[in-house]
Amino acid sequence: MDLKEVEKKWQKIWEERKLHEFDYGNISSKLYVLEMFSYPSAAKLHIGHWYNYGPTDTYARFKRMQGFNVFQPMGFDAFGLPAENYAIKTGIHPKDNTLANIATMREQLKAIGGMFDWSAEVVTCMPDYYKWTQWMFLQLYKNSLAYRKEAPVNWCPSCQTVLANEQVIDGSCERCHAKVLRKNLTQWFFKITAYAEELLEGLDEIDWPEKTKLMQRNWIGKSVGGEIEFKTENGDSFKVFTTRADTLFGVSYVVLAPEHELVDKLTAPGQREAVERYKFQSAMTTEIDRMSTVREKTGLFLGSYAIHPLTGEKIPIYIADYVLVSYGTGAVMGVPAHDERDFEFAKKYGLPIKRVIKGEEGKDELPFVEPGVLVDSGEFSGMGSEAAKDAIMEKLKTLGSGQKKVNYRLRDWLVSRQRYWGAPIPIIHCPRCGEVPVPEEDLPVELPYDMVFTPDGQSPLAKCEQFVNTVCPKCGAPAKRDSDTLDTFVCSSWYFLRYPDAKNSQKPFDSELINKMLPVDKYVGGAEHACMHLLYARFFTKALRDMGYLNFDEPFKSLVHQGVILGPDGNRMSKSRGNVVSPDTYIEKYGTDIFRLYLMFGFSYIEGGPWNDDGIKAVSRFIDRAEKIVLKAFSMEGSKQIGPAERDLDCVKNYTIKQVSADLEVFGFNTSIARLMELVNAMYKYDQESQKDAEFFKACARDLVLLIAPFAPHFAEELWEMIGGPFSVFKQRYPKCDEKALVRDEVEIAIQVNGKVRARVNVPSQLDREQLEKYVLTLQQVEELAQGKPVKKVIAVPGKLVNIVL
RNA sequence: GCCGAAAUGGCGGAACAGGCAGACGCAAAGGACUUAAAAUCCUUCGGAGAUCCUAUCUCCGUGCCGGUUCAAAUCCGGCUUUCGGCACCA
Repeated sequence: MDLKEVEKKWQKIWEERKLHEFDYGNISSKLYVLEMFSYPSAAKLHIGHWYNYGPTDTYARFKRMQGFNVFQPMGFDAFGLPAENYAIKTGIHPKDNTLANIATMREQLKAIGGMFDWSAEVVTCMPDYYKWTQWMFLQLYKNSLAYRKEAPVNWCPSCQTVLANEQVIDGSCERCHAKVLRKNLTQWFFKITAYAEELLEGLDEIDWPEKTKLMQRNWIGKSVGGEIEFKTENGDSFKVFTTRADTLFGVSYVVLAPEHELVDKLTAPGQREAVERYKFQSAMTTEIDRMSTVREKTGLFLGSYAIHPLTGEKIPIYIADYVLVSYGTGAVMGVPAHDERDFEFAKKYGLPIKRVIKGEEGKDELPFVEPGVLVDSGEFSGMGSEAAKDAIMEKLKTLGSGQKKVNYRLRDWLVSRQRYWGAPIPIIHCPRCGEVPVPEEDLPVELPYDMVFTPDGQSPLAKCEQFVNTVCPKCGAPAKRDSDTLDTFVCSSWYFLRYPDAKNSQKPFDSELINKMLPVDKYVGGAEHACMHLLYARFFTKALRDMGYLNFDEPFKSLVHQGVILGPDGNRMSKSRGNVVSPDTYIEKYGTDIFRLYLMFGFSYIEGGPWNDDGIKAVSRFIDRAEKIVLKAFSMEGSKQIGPAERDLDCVKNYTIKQVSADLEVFGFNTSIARLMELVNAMYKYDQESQKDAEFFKACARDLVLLIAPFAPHFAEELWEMIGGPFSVFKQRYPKCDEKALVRDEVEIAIQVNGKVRARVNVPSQLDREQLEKYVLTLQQVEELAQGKPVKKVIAVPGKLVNIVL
């Protein structure tokens, strides 16, 4: 079969016959299968796209053949930094470049032969999409879930521009190598923390990989404790968050983040210069370095003191870069006797180490970080840690200097970008009225085309007069548009809601329809999105639900991560490493069916691994063998009584049906294909029989074509036509397993002696545990193995083994 | 550094909830067919050893060290290496 011709032929027919369009008349049997949409930073699909879309399409086709009305849309996540950087480098406009890339990728995606419903395509950089991204922003704004505050950005003092983390290499600008600073800018945030608790609890309800849920749990980072207020000598006050209020009497210093708002005020005159220097140093250190637990702790005494809220002692105030403004209150209390980090810090700066928690007898070593019994803690001495936490927080509450608090590591989501290629933020800044949302009827706020991208210290849009100058929708006075654009994660936080109603020009989506189409039944994409995209999408869903637009709580009922295909050298594929493998050469040679089949057969889907094309010929051979035996069966004549050979083949066939169906449910493509190979092998074996039953063999061959169809769609469609099947093979039902055919009279089990396999025997398959034990002990072989030693114990596992302990 | 994963023959990978390690393939070797090659088909294929030396048996073997168990690739403790993420790549 000329697979490449066959692929073209069926792609054309499928498109003409609209085989892949979703049937909106039959939503009750819908199955929403979604792959993460692609980012068109380069024109061509890479192996990663193929690995995501090919196998998932096999799953979708399998589900379709099981009778589901499958909705599998595709689109493009088209805004983002790389297109803009490319424009700065080459002068090609991001829009032109992006749209050209999309056009190429769309054709390639069609050539994969996936059953994508292109009538539902979305492209996030088009005004008919980002209009609704802006609408989303306005709804969050109206519901007090969008707000502005100051936050640090990476700032290159030489390029005069904000840098993405990716553009900072070892603390320097990737373009000019100047030292990067952190600088504060006023920026928009989404209040994802308002949903922290629900985002945490919702994880229990969804069918996601445990590791992903665990990562999200840790990312949200709930800790239960208290906020304790420390007053300073000059009457200011600040709060610290702690989970160990029981150690409060052991506090010997407090530490503020260098960026803490009170630092300047609390700095003694003699310390000012040193403090400035320290602040500058920390501004140049990355957060990852600052959080390192092995890096030597540094800090600086500010020269002023706080007052201990219970003892009234004077406590020195330090700044240290291991304290982050973005976590908790940006200040911590130092309890050297009961915290590793504080212990280290106190030893380095000669601070008192005061033990206030006693452990069991003999556990005298410091730091002692476990719970215990309080000592030297005034009225609380003698209490256990847990009780003391409560009691101390209660006491602080009556004094007005503390309260219990749940703290989350999760921070609000910074969505402002000082860049061009994104959805403009639909806010107008009026000198009189302040920040005014753009009225919904004025959306979209269109991104102007004629632009200068050269970085010079401002957002590109701020320099575009015709964009930035407008009038206040409230008072009509001259006003300025917000010149920042939205993080592209905002676009991708709701695209799955747009797909089923992608052409709606009145609303982002029709709630009634979306409530029937969602949640997504199977979402497939990379694990690298575990904490950000997947969390943001959940947040959007919950926020829209609370606004009344949706009636479900979670966007993705079930989630699968494909693994990463690495370069042949085991490293991540990258141009700079020169280890990029292009799918195109393989498709040129073998066609898309063989390529996707190999991706499924050569790797464990969830694991991925280094690229290696050793097995690609094998799947090509498998397809040839399958074709040959199917055509041979259909050219056969003759009949006979169904005998052992037929029963054997029937058993293999039904076992294959059962295993393939079960493995596909869990994306076990490699084992599914292995089972299909076994079936083909069994058919060749049957073909050796001197007497065959043609009708039986044809039925088996017909089932084989159906079984292969989701894996090699074009090939199977062609073969189906050749054996006289009606259009289309994908309108047929996937074969079902006949359990009766699987029943065998005898089953081989292993005989173990003291846990080592000594023999294999056939036993009647229907024996239960006790019967099996008795049966095996009567065997002569077993007597020989026991060599007259007394049998101490027998463990029988029906269908598997019998272990005899002597 | 922190969070999350992974490690199985020469190679890709199987092994469902602790129950026969190596399914299915690749590569390799031998053979059949052929004038020859390709293709195809058949056989062997973790390591070491023993024997009445090619379907008989023994020992070792799932990254490393230890433990639990009648039984561990699988569970527990401690390492090593590799991969994903760490909030402005998406």
